[in-house]
Amino acid sequence: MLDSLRKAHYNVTGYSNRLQMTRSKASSITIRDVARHAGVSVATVSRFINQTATVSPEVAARVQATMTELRFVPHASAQRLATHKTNALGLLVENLHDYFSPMFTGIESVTTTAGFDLLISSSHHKEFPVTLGPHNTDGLLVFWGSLSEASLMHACDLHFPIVLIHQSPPRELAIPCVTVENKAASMRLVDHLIERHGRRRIVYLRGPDDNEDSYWREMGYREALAAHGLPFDPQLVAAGNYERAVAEAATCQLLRAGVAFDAVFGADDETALGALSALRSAGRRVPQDVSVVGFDDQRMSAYLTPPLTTVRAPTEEVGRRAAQQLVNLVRQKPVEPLILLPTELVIRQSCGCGSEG
Amino acid sequence: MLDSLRKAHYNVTGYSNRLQMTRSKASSITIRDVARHAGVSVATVSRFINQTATVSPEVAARVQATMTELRFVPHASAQRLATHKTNALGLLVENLHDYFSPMFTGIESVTTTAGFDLLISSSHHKEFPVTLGPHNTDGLLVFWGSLSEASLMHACDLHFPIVLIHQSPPRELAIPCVTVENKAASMRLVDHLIERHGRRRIVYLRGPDDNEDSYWREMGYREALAAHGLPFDPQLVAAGNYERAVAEAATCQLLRAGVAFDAVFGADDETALGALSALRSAGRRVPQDVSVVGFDDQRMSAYLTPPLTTVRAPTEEVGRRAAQQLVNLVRQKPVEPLILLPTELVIRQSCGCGSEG
DNA sequence: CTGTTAGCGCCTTCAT
DNA sequence: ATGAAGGCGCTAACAG
Repeated sequence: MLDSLRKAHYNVTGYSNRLQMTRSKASSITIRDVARHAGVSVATVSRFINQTATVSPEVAARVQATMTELRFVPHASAQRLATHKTNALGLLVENLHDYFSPMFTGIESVTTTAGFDLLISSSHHKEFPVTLGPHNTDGLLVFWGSLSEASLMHACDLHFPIVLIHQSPPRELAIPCVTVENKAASMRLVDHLIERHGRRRIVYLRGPDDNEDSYWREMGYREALAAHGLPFDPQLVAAGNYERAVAEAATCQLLRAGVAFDAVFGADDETALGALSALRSAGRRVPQDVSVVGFDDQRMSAYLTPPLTTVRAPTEEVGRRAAQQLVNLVRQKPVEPLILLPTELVIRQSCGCGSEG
Repeated sequence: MLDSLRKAHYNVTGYSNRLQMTRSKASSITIRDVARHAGVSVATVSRFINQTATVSPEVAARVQATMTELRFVPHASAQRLATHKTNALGLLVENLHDYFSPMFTGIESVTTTAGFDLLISSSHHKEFPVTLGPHNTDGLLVFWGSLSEASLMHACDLHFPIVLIHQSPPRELAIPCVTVENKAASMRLVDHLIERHGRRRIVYLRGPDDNEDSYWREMGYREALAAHGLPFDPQLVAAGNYERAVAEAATCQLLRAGVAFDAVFGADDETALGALSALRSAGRRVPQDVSVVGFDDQRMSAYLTPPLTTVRAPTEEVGRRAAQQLVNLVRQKPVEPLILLPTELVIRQSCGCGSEG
């Protein structure tokens, strides 16, 4: 094995000059060629391919044989043009951060199984991307914040199938949505901080203003506070946007302003990570001096210093369910208006557990 | 803002019954409609759309106006069918792990800029997926190990544009490739372990057998050993596949077998992470008892305990360059046969630096 | 500079 | 069960 690899040594001088390839000569074998070779009509071949009518066994066999012999591959664009179906699904996201990896995996697994192509597009324009519109896909998966409300309504007018991820539909638009349970888990997390670790001045580092997850996580935080008779102190809440650097800056700001606190609840793990960095730079020990917790249980969170206490959001499952919903929608099968996936507390050490015995 | 979000409360009972949407009625406004409304021929509209010939200013304005008024969107499939160009590029990977996030970002940025759609497909079949073939894309980005050699050659026969990522082409196939410099960096990394930290029994935890990166990283390791007069001990090398769990098991195995070692070089960061876990479970302190280093500098690596000493591979840049190469190929412009991106040592603390002052 | 027209590859009625 | 033929929406000669 090593031997075979060795000859692949990147010897730059080995390549004498630049490559220049000729245009792809796509095999122009059409359904007509198959029909002729098999001695049948194109209609028959088409019927066989799409199983759209019964074909006599012998003819079927003959067609199948010539198709494989000729390496025939139906021209998707021609099919799409003729049928007005694309057999493709789109996914629109704002960016391609690590966070999405599991979701991609989940989505991909069901779209592939269902026989759809998957087109992924990342953009922060919030506009309906033509490349993922009606002519190009049969439906669209929209991650929160990646599409403006106007675009959403427009899509709805066109009866274009859409399912929202981590975002509920505007107004009374009947767009299905799949997301996770935020509030109850958030409450339990803060309960834990208060009851188990005696924290009383807990900072909440928000996500983006228009993010529903962050909103409900904050509601859980507030209710936990109230349930324990702790006052809600606006000073302890800071804006953020799920970015590490921003969370770090916000934490530094709190520290500099001399605001007293003994715990930080980041709206997501990324945010918690930012807080962790800021605290460390400032010489505050985590979790001895201040507890830090997050939300999502991203892959890295278990490996942080200290391992992050957080809430596990079933991100891959969210992807699977959302994709399944969209497939159902496209196939005219009934779908759930809302799928709220359960979350689960993950106690590690950044809250203080494990270090005190 | 919170108010507007509040009404979106996930009140499951609020949705009385299941949704059932009607099939998308894609706006069937064709180029013909535009032509009629604008009082010109379809050819003129087509010319205006594709800038394929000059159109008188006034006519252009009129066409433009009616296009926006009618919300006309060209039917991509029809264009593709007529032109035999898809204006799309494919990306084939084995899986959708975190590792790819930066690469996706890099690729997406250039394909979008160049006006191509991007189709992503993950599969371990190593077969040429029809959905990314000649009829569906103008070219394909192939990540190492996701396509069999036979498929590669077949694609080559068809003159189908391909660029390989982290893998050199088989035989003398003229397929451009973009990857990173492995050997020199690996050597410097091991030099560091030996010279700065006095390590002499260094384990190398391999990647997959058919992975070139791992091969060259091992070559660098061997040369560094040789340069310092240290023997190459086969006992210190274990198989792996870039998976954390496998690396963890391999490390445990070494420990159990009583093989003495004072450092572990993981073929990638994921592998190093596995070693870290195993060592911790076994009560070996990192870096006091054993140094651990990796390769890639994945996003999480800086946040590990202790922060991982590794080699930074410019993954996003790899994506950008590969995509750019493919665009050039498709556009019949010259491309480099091989792009070898520089890597850089990233000294953190898992090697022992910083903890001893 | 503009219009007419013949396909691109496939599906799908309508006959047979 | 099978063929023949008309489109799907657009582009690209070819005329003018």
